Amino acid sequence: MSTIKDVARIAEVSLATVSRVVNNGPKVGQKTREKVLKVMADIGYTPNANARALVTKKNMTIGVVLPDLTEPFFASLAHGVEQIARDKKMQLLLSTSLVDAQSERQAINLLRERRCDVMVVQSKKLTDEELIQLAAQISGLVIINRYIEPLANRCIWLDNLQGGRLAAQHLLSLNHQHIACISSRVDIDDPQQRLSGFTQELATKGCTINPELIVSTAPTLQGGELAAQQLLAKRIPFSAVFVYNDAMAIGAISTLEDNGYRVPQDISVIGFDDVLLARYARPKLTTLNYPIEKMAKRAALLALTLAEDACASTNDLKYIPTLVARESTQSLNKIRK
Amino acid sequence: MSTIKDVARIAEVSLATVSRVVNNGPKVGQKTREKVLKVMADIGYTPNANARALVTKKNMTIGVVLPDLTEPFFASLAHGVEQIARDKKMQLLLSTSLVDAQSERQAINLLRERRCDVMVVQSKKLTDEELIQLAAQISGLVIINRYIEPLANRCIWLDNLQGGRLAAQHLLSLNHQHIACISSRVDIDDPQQRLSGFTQELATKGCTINPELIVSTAPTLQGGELAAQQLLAKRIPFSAVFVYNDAMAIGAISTLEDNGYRVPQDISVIGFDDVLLARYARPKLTTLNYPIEKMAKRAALLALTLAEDACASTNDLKYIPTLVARESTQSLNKIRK
DNA sequence: TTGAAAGCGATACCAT
DNA sequence: ATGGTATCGCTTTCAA
Repeated sequence: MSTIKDVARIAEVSLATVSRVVNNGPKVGQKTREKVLKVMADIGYTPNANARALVTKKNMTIGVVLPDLTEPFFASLAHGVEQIARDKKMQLLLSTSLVDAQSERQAINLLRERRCDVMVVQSKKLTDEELIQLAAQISGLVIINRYIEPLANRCIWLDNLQGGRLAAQHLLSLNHQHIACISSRVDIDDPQQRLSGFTQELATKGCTINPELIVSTAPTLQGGELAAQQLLAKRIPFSAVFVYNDAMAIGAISTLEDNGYRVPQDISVIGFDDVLLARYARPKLTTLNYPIEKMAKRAALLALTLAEDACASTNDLKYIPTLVARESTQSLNKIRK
Repeated sequence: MSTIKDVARIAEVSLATVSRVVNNGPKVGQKTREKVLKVMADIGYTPNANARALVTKKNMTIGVVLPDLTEPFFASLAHGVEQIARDKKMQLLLSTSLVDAQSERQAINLLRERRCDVMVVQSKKLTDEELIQLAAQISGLVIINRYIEPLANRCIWLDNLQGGRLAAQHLLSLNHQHIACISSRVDIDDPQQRLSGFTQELATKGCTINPELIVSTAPTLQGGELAAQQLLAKRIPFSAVFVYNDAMAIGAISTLEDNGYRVPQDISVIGFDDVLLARYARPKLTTLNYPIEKMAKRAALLALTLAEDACASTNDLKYIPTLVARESTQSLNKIRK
């Protein structure tokens, strides 16, 4: 692969001049520029980004760490960041992490080694302390989907508690009393917060939830199927289910219908996230909109700003989910109960 | 950010020694090693991957170019490559391209600048010639989802023609005669090939397809909705639809049902790809399995091999889709016609 | 076992 | 407008 030296030699100019041409620098004669350009094209010269990064200390990539691309939710997150990257003519460096501290740590570290100065990371397992320390070293680090008080100006997060409340309000307004919950068994804050908000709100209306009717499984389509089976197996009647996310909700509906229950006539189901799929599921899923793509863009932009000026301050980094009522929930049919 | 020099100075050893420690090189005294390790930890030293890549000419990243992460199909592709990358302790450099030549060219070029020596690219718009030329320069370049004769040993692709045939066989076996097609309006080979295979197979049974009943829209959920509307608007009866991909199929089903048609009782629908969603759609989608994740892994592995030994040869790079019969298709109800 | 020094491919400052 | 050269952070002979 040819280098800048080759170009210089063949074009009979100095390294500096070639460099100027490559970077569209000023002060280059028209003729010289053309000559150099021609040589570059002739020998198929491509500047070496690594060498460039080494000296400029800018590597023009924005790093993302997330658990799994196949989850549409995370794909949207990546997509949001990607749009900003493309906009700034930067590239995406992806580091996936399982949901455990060691692998999250490693993912971030790989980005550090690459001297990626702008990064958007979703970390669920590292401690607040570790993240705070990391953030102190990497000025362009933004945390997404988590709130850490001392890092308030660098966290883009969703109010899960409020999401739970909204779900409860919706179900309550539909007269549901006997409600089940399908939660995620992944040990992170989100499921718990959604559940707290949910039960809190129920409580204000004097409604409580049977602990037997709360099951936790993997936050996937399959997990949702399994959870619904577990719920059904208990043979405790319920008229509505609040599900951790849309994928699980769709899995649950699948099982429910396979077992002869109609959604929403027999059982109402409400999800969380509002992934594209929610609109196309049958029945169309009632859910809480989690504007992850918008948040990801915001996060990327913030990281970019922070990387330039570590002290830049912003606000309104908290996003509020909104209820999207579609077909999977309906007012309780009195006849049935 | 501290460098290897800092470590050397503080640990009172030479650069070379630190380098040896960092790389777990041999011939380093036990004591020295420990001393260096301690200093590294103390000052939080992280080797600079760019500098390293510059001298070793290996940058330990595998590049991927694809159109859009939010499409589950491509997310799976990325995921497949990612698994191999993780396995080899390499990182993913993502370059998304719109579906046009210029942007595909640019995406690949960005990877080249990074001296990414292993890459898996889906390119639909660059000409065979351009790709051949590119491949000649980048030994670790593998093309996925496209077959180019002179690059036969570096193309991982699916037999779309055969997919079309299988779909036709299935519908034929269910006695369907009046069949509509929803194709993709994106100007690439795939839709055309699937359609060719489909009509060819129909022809062998003396069945032909009304050109009026072939519509093309965007290959998305929304596109599917739109296509179904267009089809319905023609008021030409049909009992089955062969759809370009699962996303469109699900969109189409959505519209069909919104208009009072039951799937599969009134109209059978068959998709293509077998994305995870297909299993959870209602009705569960009959489709053709496109083992994209497996193919992506294979592509990554092949690229890795090629990067090391440009002459390595392989075979069986062609994948064949398989029919997955689920609920969205059923035998034609004679009563209705 | 350890160190000195020559690059890797670019940029940028200082001359000219 | 152009060229010379130090430098970025690291690896890798070659000596010692």
